Amino acid sequence: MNVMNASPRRKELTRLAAQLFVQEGFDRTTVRMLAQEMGIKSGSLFHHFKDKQEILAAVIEEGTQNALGIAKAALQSCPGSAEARLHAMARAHLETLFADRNAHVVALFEWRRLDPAASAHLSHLRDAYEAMWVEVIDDALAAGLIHGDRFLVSRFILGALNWTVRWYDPNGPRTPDDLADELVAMILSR
Amino acid sequence: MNVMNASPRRKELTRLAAQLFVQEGFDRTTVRMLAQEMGIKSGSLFHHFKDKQEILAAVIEEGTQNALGIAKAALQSCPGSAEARLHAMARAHLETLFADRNAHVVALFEWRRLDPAASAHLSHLRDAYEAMWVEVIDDALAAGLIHGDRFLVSRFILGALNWTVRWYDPNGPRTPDDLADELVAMILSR
DNA sequence: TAAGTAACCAAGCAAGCGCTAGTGTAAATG
DNA sequence: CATTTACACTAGCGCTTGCTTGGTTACTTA
Repeated sequence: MNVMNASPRRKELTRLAAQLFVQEGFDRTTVRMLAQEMGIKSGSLFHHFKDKQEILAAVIEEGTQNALGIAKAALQSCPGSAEARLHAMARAHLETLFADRNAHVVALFEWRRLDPAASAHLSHLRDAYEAMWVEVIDDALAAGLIHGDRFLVSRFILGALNWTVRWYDPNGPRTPDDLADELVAMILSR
Repeated sequence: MNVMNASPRRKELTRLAAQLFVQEGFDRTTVRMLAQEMGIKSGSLFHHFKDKQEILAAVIEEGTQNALGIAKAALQSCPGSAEARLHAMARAHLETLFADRNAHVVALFEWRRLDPAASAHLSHLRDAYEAMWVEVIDDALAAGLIHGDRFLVSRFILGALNWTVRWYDPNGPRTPDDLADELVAMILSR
């Protein structure tokens, strides 16, 4: 049954599943649709995944791991300035959001479909990611770059960033970096 | 069958449906669950609504109409200052978001489940609401209260506001007005 | 070349789905 | 008093759902 296995085949199937979950939503995506998209029959799906839930968990896990990796890299290769770090985090967030858009849209909007066990496991990953944000925002507050309540400020920023998946057009004139710069400019106290 | 009818009974059923749609999601909410919550049998449901789709449309329409009404009232009873109007819109948005939370969560996260006909009809309502926002933000830009691209600024603000339904706790220490004030303070150029 | 394994398929089961048909009943209406 | 209307019921049809079963094929390894 290949449980907890990270074979290349399974990775590819996870990618295809993410795409369908975004198009149709998790609940409306049937195992038959998934199988057809993968070029196999519905029964064969359960050789790679224990059940439909596990496919969802695999999609979300991959997206969140990527986000963590990119954010860490962005902060490490970054000069100490609080403003530069804020910029870097915003850019990294949008970079992973659109490089890996399908997985992130699923993570943002289908999280509640996870069963409690998977949700508990993945919450740790997500919390680790958000902790990086809070740290950067604390530094920006301490440096006087922005003002306000640290909790509210971080929620507002993440909200504005996450909501971009609802309207941003990658084929339009603006790059994700443009968005990040404009958002940071909007919240900096001048 | 009572189509296009705004009886008090139907209003109450719509309210109950909104609650279930938030709890379970539209797709996972079965007509049998809806009926049980309403204290009737599943067959009786179709006396009030043509089909399940129509229940979703009724929920979203009610929420959007409320939002429009509250926003209009807020702007009318408002001094001419661009800053005051920006404040008023942010407060009105959060007021309706949490006064009528279930309907708005459904509108925000289950919109795509609408069939094309209902979606087209409701899009007009939503566009009218967003047009009010754009107007207020244009005034704020013209007055030099905020800076940046009018399109991006309005998207970021609405994103930050809408995302509050994901984390705001109405039983916590902060009121919706607190959130509105803090957000406006964050984006004002000082 | 024999054994093992990963990947797949055909067939279908049990449960649940949205929705319909036909009926009963109490209150409002002519 | 006769009729209509609003609201509810029972029963179930036709279909789809996630998932299982039992077996086959192709490739790798000893």
